[in-house]
Amino acid sequence: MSATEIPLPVRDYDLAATLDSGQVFRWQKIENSWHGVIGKNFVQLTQTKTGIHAVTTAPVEDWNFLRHFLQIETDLAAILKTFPDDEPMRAAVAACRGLRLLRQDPWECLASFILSSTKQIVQIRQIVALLCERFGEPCGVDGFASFPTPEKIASVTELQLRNCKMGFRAPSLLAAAQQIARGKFDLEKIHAMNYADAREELMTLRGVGGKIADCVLLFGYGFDTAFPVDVWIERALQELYFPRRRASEKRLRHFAATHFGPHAGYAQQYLFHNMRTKKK
DNA sequence: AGCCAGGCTAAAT
DNA sequence: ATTTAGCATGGC
Repeated sequence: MSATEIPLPVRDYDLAATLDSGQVFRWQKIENSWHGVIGKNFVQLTQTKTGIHAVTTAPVEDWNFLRHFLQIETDLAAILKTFPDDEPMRAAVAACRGLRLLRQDPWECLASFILSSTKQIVQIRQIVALLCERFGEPCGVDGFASFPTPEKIASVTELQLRNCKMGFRAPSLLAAAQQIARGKFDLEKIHAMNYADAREELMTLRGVGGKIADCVLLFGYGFDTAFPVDVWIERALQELYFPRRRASEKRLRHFAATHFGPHAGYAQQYLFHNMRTKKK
């Protein structure tokens, strides 16, 4: 029996921190709740005492798409226990109680992070918003649209993409969309690969280097060992763990892979969000 | 006005 | 093998 709302009981889930931690770029806080689009569904999420309450515009038969996106079933406490017991991690965990990793659609995640390079999060939001407004499908709520498919983006011109303020990232996005739409690149097969091969495969795409590949693997596929190293994390690792000598990117990646454990990606998100939100 | 932003690529050491 | 400019655009 379909409905337009459902309560999702869950503990230790900070919806605001999660939706505003630079994993996703088009969720909006409106009054006391968060509005966004998952696939073709407009969804309104509200934090409650017992978990998260979801409301949609269209009736929903199967809510698993939402449970999957929110990763409701994830045992956060078990993950936190695997973090290294050092001062930076303790501080980050204490400051970001209930921060979670979402599980996004791989294409939306890939496209968004191709657009993220050398952009502030506010600006990434603007670019993605323009892209969806112009090339996505309306979902019944004013100002909200689906994320445009690879086929749709492959059918527009580089200039149309540049007009979404994405600058030199436009040809990269267009090329990725074309390869996927034409069956030259298969996002599905990434699921079955190991981390190293999957990373290498994603990096064959133009405009996708190690950092963006790691974001897509972590946020879109659930490779928890993926540890995106951006300017924030690089500074954090440098200051907190290598205060004297300057460590190369290769060395930092090796440190991250060996020091933070099987859920290094989660640890990274805690460090990132803590760095970004703590006021100096 | 100049610097930097959840980087990547190709050229130059 | 490792370091460095150039790349569009906008906010501060």
